[in-house]
Amino acid sequence: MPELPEVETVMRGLAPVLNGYKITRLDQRRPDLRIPFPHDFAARLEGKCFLGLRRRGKYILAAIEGGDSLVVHLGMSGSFKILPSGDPVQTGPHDHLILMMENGATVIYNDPRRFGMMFMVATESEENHPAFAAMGPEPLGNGFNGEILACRLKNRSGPVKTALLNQSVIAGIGNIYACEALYMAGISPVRKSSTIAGARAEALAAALKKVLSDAIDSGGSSLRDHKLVNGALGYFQHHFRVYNREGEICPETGDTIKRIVQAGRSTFYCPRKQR
DNA sequence: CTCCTGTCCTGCCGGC
DNA sequence: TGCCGGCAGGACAGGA
Repeated sequence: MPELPEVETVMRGLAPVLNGYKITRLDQRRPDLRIPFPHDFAARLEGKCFLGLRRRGKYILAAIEGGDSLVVHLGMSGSFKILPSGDPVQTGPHDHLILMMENGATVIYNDPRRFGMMFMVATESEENHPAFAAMGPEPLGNGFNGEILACRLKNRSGPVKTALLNQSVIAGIGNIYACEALYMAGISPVRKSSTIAGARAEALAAALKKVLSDAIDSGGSSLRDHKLVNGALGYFQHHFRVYNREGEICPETGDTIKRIVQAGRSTFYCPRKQR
């Protein structure tokens, strides 16, 4: 499920109940998600205080008292829910991890498909972990622009859509926002990655920033699994121009939105607007 | 290297 | 109504 905007909204939701507070108890309900939970997971977290949260690509990094960071990836179907202090704690299917905080809040990680993952790294060398060492630039980061994007895309032989999904090219983009940004920039998803330069690259960089920041402002996109930590739905899915709109009419050209498959993933686009 | 396919897992939706 | 195939926001291993 979650791409950059969804991960960002989840992180922002978690921050107020985690930052500066101790974990009083961790209830781990199974040994693994996509990969095993860290060894002695509970022992390494219980009694420790969260120092700060940040996002890198589709990962949340939570610095913990004592020098470790808890790293979380939501996979396709992972979500967090916060039960405020005083609320009854009821758990259900696929609630794999339950954090009880000293402020009384309960934080539950739910993940039906278990494609999510959690691991620990030393906070001071977070960026050396393989997940981050090869990761591309943050599209919402300072200084990201068309020139940087063009540089990342120019040595690739495949289509631009596939390149945008590659986390080592650019961080945080997934299937929805790749489709939406290419539409907004008027670039065909089948266009060769290496031909994105100059004004076209500027348009794509601007479109990525716009669609991602608009989506964050909308609380992300809720297709089935994504929810805010208070259980509310994001609503950016109502702003999709092409994603999941095969057969519908492009509001700009009147043409029909097409669906194709690239690298095993659905791509939606308007053949007339996108060249 | 880079690129594609298959796989992990569960749930949901549409078609018959 | 019920069953079954296909598909889903991601990442990675393995093979070409």
